[in-house]
Amino acid sequence: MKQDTSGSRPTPTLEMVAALAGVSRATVSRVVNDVPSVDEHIAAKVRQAILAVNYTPNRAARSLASRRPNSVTLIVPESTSKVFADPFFASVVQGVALYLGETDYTLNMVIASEAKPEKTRAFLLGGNVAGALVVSHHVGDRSWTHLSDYIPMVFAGRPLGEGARYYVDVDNEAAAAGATRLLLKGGRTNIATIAGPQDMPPGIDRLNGWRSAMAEAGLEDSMVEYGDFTLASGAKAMRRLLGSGRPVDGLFVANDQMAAGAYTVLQERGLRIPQDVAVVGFDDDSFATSVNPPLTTVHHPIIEMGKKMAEILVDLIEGKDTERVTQIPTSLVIRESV
Amino acid sequence: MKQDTSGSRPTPTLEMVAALAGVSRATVSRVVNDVPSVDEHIAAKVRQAILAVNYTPNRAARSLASRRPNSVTLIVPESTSKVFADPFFASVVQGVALYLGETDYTLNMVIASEAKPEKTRAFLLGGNVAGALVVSHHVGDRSWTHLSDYIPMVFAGRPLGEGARYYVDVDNEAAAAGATRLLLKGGRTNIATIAGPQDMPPGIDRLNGWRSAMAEAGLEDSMVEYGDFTLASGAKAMRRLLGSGRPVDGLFVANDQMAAGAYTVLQERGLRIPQDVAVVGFDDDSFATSVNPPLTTVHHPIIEMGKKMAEILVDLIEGKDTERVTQIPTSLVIRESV
DNA sequence: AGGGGTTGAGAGAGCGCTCTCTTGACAGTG
DNA sequence: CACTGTCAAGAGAGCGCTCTCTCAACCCCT
Repeated sequence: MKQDTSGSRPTPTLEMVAALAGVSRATVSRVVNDVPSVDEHIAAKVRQAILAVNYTPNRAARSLASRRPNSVTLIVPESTSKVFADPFFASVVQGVALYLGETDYTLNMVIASEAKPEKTRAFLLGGNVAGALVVSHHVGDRSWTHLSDYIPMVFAGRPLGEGARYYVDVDNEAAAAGATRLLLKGGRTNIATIAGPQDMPPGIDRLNGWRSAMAEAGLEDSMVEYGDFTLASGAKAMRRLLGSGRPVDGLFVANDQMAAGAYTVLQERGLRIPQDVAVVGFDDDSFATSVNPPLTTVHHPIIEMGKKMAEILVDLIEGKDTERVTQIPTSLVIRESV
Repeated sequence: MKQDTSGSRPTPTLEMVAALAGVSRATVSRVVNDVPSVDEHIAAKVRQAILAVNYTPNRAARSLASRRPNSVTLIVPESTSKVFADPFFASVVQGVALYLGETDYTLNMVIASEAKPEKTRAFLLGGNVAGALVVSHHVGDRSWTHLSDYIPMVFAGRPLGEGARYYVDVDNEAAAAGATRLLLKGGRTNIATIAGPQDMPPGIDRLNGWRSAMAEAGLEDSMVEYGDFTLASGAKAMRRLLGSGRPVDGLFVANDQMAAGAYTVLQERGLRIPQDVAVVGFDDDSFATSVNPPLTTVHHPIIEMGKKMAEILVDLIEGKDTERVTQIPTSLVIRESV
């Protein structure tokens, strides 16, 4: 009978719903949580009351009472955040958010400060979070792997070394081999590669994929130059490749951004793509289509990765056992550079 | 004296700290929350106990007891999330996360499904969240503005129409005028512009800025073509501009991506940048440096925007009054295209 | 010395839920 | 018809905190 004319309407609680429906709090709780053992007639009355007062469960109370956190944290190491303006990150987040949106977990994000890592650790270990996802570029980064011992964690990309218990990744090696085979199938025989940094798993694996496809075809795998995944480094690597004097008619580049760099050099030397040199990239990011001719590349299903990461994490939290390693399938996107 | 040999160590609570320090729970709470009226001697003892048991406050309990949510939500409308692989988004998030990391608020993210908007509404209005941030591309989007009546909200970018109470943005108009003046100062007199969509505030404002600088210089403002902020649309607009037959020696483009498109057309016509036509872009994104010659552009401080949004939101939550509109200063980055 | 004021710490009542335990209703059994 | 078994709903004790109130101790002033 309280009217509360004092401005801010009181937030509806379980109690109010219970009162309105003429049942106990426990019953309302059962209805809200879909416990089957509730008489359908009563449940209907409760649901109606919920609608009537516009009830939304209080997450804090729920989490407190159930002794179960209802949020999941996405950790971005600070060093990664510096190269943050990266579509990769945005897409992973998107995938994660999409998946979690269907669950009862809430997604929160922290940038893990390198200056005070204990802060993040305390947050994660303080029982406030059901599990964590790590998106790191600097994959050598072991700082987080050992937390797997305490809370469920899933990593984006194969971490260097052991450490991580669960991660999802694309099969970089197989995809790179596939890309190289496409070049081979086009009749190219002088196939070079611009590889990524060899201290990062994608850099390593993509190079290995190229090598294995070359070996398969009985070709030499010596035309390798390295970049650091930036456009400028791709251009430089291309210059070195061309500078060696050896003929090149095919090129596999470990990411699209470096491929765009290679394009500029190729074109400034008057080499036509794909007539003179065919090129295949990796990632299928915005560079692939903004370049001319549009780049044939390996589609990296980043959103799917994010979804899968979230899915695995939730499984882990809920005690289902899952595969430690999940490989997302890639596909070749054929455009005009090959 | 409980030993709890049962595996999972019991999470330390306020109570345990209090017992160890020989004080009441209330006192520990005061120490944790930096309430000044605690004897320094006692406070020290408490802090020591906190360290000893490795105590971290339980956020759910805290939020429940204080009747104050401790998280802030970043809303990304689903339509926006589709163009999510956008450095803009990542940078805003970065800024927001950096700022919030220094506060007691936790950042959570939702992708607002267009199919069931009530879900997001319920989440926001259910008292689970202290405030919200909206990052939307489709700025006409009124779906969220009216929630400002119920919880603190801050928007990224000037929304179309009234609606939003608080937003932070760059002064697009002034910045565009400044960019145009740079062209003018360089002695260019036939200055064209490639404008953005006229149903988006940045598109409108940047065009207006160009117009006002032109007017200021007593020049005609008729060489305008429109794009939709994509590279391809920039190229098309450039083609139309050139196709008109009117001489062009300066060009202001409403974003860097379209400028990159314009570059390709300019260069394919054999026009030299900047000798034949000087160009200035807007945003200072990765296109600005990946293009040749490097693009002179307006630096859009996106991370700062994110930080500022978070700052304003926190102020709002805590009842401090703030300016409704915050303009972040921009600067011109002089490179080689002018 | 006694009254008022200040200051620092404890007591204890919740915050809105969940979940175990208990109760009550009813059906099935010998 | 008493007895057990089953199932649905209620009672009530917390979850880990915050915060108002109360109280004790001490200071200053007249």
